[in-house]
Amino acid sequence: MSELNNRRLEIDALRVLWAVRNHGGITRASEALGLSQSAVSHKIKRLETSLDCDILSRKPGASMFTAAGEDLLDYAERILGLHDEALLSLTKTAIAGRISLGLTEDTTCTDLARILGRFRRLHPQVSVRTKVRMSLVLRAMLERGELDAAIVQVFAHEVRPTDILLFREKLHWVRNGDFVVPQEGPVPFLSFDDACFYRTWALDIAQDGDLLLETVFECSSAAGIVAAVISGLGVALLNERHLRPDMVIVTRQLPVPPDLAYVVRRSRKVRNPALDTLVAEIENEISRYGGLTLAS
Amino acid sequence: MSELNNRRLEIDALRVLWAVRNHGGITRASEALGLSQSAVSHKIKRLETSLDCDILSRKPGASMFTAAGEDLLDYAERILGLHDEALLSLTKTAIAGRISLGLTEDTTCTDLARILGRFRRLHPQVSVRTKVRMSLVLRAMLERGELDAAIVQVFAHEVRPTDILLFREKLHWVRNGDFVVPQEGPVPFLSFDDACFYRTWALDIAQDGDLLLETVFECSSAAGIVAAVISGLGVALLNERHLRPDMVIVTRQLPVPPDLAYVVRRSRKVRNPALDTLVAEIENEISRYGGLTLAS
DNA sequence: ATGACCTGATCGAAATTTGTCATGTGCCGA
DNA sequence: TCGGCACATGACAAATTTCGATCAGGTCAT
Repeated sequence: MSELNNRRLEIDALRVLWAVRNHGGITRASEALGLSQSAVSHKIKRLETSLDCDILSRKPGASMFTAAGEDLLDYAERILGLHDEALLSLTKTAIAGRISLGLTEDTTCTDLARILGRFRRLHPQVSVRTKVRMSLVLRAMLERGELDAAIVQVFAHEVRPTDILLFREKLHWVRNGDFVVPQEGPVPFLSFDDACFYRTWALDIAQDGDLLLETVFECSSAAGIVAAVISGLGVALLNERHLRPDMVIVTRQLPVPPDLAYVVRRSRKVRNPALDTLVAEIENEISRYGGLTLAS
Repeated sequence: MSELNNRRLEIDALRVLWAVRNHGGITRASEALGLSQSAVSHKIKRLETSLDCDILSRKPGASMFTAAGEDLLDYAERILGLHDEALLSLTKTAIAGRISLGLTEDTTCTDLARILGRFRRLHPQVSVRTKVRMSLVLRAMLERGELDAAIVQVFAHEVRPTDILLFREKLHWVRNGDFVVPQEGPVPFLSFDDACFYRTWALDIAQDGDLLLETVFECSSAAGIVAAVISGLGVALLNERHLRPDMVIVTRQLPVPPDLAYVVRRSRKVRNPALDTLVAEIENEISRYGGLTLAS
């Protein structure tokens, strides 16, 4: 009965495909989706059989997807977007209100952007005001009640029970391949800002240990730090996504940095039904995909 | 395991939903889809259960769909459109060429329009030139090789083996509720045009029988005929889709008109790979939905 | 080279989903 | 009130999907 003619795509299969790309591999995707590895492998296999064409290239070194696969992914993304929006629209209860939301630079180009865009479309009566600041600043604004909620970075061990975990990421000391960390004397440190909590951690640790860090560069955007590292100005604390092939991770001489977590943290303010909905949509997305992905 | 939370739509279910609307009922949809009535009923039921909301209203008199159902249909249409396009794009082989296509007025606002639009998108290298004419004119153009193919109306008994049947439709004599068909003397006839084959049939039949038709109104567009009928100018031959509640179907005194068929008819010209592809896509659509639907 | 190790493919068995047949129910027109 | 029609429902069979276990192929550090 599985005629070649009877070709159809299933939402599930497309979602799997999408997860495979975004998590980079079948095994990882299966974990995120809460399925066994073989189930995911089978699903893709079936998809390939029913379409009578290869989707994953299985060639080491090459891109994981074939041209047809990339093509299909493109459609998958659009179809899934519509699908999820359709689901949400069914449960929508005309909400109105105002949300003041904080974001970090890093989260502006993740799935969050997609979710926010969809939220606006589904709930035009809600005005969403967004501010992009550094995590420490956002936390302070939350405390002062200037924001209803914010997506901030915190150290993994600082996640509160009320936080909603979006994803984790590793933090690394990095340097240029040519740059040599001085055995003695101060280590040149490239820092985001006064308000960067990486830096706070680094300086604290340095004091405890027998390490001297000298902040030789400050820039509040990641692009600047990346450039400074590549130029060999010193060492910096960067999260995984900013690593470049020409950067080297420093493991000796410097203390191991803690893991990072991206969380949605709400202010302690009174009820905000619009925010409740937005947060619910985010949680929904997380449970569906087993966390959000960094790459948009 | 079938949690309420695990909400997802399946392409199949959406397609069923769509068929239910376009064929006007579960039983009809099941025939078109080649499934049993209970299968369709079950599918919709499952969809409702998994979404935890009603989709069909089941109230006699009211619209078949609930508000949520209408909402969902809207998304279904978009999702299915993307889905089908994705499938086609996987098999596409960059084709180029030129197609000269004829359409009747009636087919411009059916699924054909959607298919043509998609075809243009998928094959930008193919130039599609479309002419809208009356069926008889199109047939003549086909004969003369001025068109590569045309979607024309023919009487059901005139369908050729090489034609691709899109859908059938009934033809009726209609009049205004107030208008009385004269027992004797000529019957005032509202005709499309000289080139209208309804009219040719009517006049032929009239000659054979003992009936006199007098063409009192001519207009090449359906809207004009409809208006003339409503104004009580006479009787006309109209296909089902143009019937209006205030029109009366005349069954006595006039001969029963034959059924109509809409077909794709190709010219006898040489190979045209672009046209082959377009025709294949149309056939594909037909087999998937069990014929095309009239309403866009 | 070798062995630990990771990723994905494959197989049989179990669980779940989906479709069919047979039958029940409610509504409408004669 | 009786068929007839359109849909709902239940039981069951068929198909699909998933899982656990195992296997094959590759990478990497020694």
